[in-house]
Amino acid sequence: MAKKPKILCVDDEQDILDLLTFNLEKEGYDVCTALNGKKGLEVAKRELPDLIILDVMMPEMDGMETCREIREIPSLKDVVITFLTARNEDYSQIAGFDAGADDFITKPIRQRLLVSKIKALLRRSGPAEVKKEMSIGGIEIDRDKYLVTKDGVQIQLPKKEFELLVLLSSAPGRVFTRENILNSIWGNDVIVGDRTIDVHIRKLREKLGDENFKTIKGVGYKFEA
Amino acid sequence: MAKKPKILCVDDEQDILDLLTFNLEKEGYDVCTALNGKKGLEVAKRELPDLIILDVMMPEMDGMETCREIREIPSLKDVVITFLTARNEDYSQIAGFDAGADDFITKPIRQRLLVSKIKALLRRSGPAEVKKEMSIGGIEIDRDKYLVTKDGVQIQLPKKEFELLVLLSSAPGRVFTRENILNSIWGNDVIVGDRTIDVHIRKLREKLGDENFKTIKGVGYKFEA
DNA sequence: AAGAAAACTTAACTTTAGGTTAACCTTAGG
DNA sequence: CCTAAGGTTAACCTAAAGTTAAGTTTTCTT
Repeated sequence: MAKKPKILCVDDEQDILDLLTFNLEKEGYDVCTALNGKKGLEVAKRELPDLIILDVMMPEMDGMETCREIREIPSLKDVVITFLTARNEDYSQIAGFDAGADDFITKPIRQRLLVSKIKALLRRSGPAEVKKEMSIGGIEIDRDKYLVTKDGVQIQLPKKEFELLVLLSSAPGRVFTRENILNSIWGNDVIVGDRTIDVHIRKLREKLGDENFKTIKGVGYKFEA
Repeated sequence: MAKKPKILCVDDEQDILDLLTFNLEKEGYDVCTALNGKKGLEVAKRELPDLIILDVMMPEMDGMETCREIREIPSLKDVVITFLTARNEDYSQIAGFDAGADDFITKPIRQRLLVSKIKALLRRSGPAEVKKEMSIGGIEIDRDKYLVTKDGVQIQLPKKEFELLVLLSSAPGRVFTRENILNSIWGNDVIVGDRTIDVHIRKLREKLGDENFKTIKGVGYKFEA
């Protein structure tokens, strides 16, 4: 199965968070929450969600401000952000789009519409991930078939190794921290030892060649041609 | 400059088309039009627009149907589609999202909101924008990738060196005192000897060129082009 | 449903890159 | 031309990553 899309909900009312969480988890999304803009920013940085739902009206740091700050963070620059507003506040919508929002959901929340919108936004957001096959430096990856080819030879990788390869190869040259990797492959709730990642990396190096998997000590790993 | 985004507007009322064309061209978009769903499909195939605005209510082939057909065409599968609806028709919105729409614009059309939405949609859909990396005097720094490039050559810096470079380059020309540096990189509680900084500076000079790292005796260091 | 096989995780140990330091050298600025 | 701040070097230390094999869990097979 494909990785569950992760959604971060930020709202100062626990009721709303519960409602969102309930509806979104029911649809199979991985949901995390935060009770204010500042915490939302923190969680976003750590979890790297695929989509963020931000309440416009929040004490301290409001949705607009939070949105602007999120857009400042390189790793979150392209995340999809949806605002939660009271209905028909066109003025806020205009300002919101300028702040970098991608869409609006109006209160009261309608469950079906919410889910439809989320689906549409996520479908749109992941063009990079939609690419099913890629080929880098003699290594071909076919995400559909769970199949990897190295110099023309097919290699059947186990799930975790494959996921790790897909993750690293999704942005060749980019360094993924151990935290990134754990969050993406194991999820934020699962806890596995640090050595686990090393072992999987080792297996990949064994099967696909040392030279493609670089260690950046104290930071993480990266994949290169 | 990047190529002008191309927008296709499909509506059976010439007035609406004129209004959209006027507003969108004013914003610098390349606009084409079609008076019904069938023609819209033809034009879409030929022009391969970046975004399509479809009126839901059209005789013969309505917006939903057109949308579905567009999604069938491989070269248009990922195009952004926005529907044009009478306000508050939630039922049509739900069906519309299922048909593959990405957003909705309600009539009557508000010029500013229209343009904001279009911008937001295109921003998201566009080919992944070039990551913001800073580039000073032949040195490029990409914080995401933990990667530095000097005159086109990639250099992988260890963590501390990278952090030091990021710090100094964050404000080129500004002098950072030793205390500044220690606080930022090591934290105020950690104590390391004075020579430690020198050594890291030395490594940076070695790898990126002496001339960029100036010593201000008795004060600190600064980074310059 | 039992047994086997494969995949995954862990623990204990080794290795190593990167970070720090100490000792000595150089230089700017008074 | 003296002195304190900074530069250089190489040795040392340590936290992080590599390795291996031994458990666990999952999944396939019969």
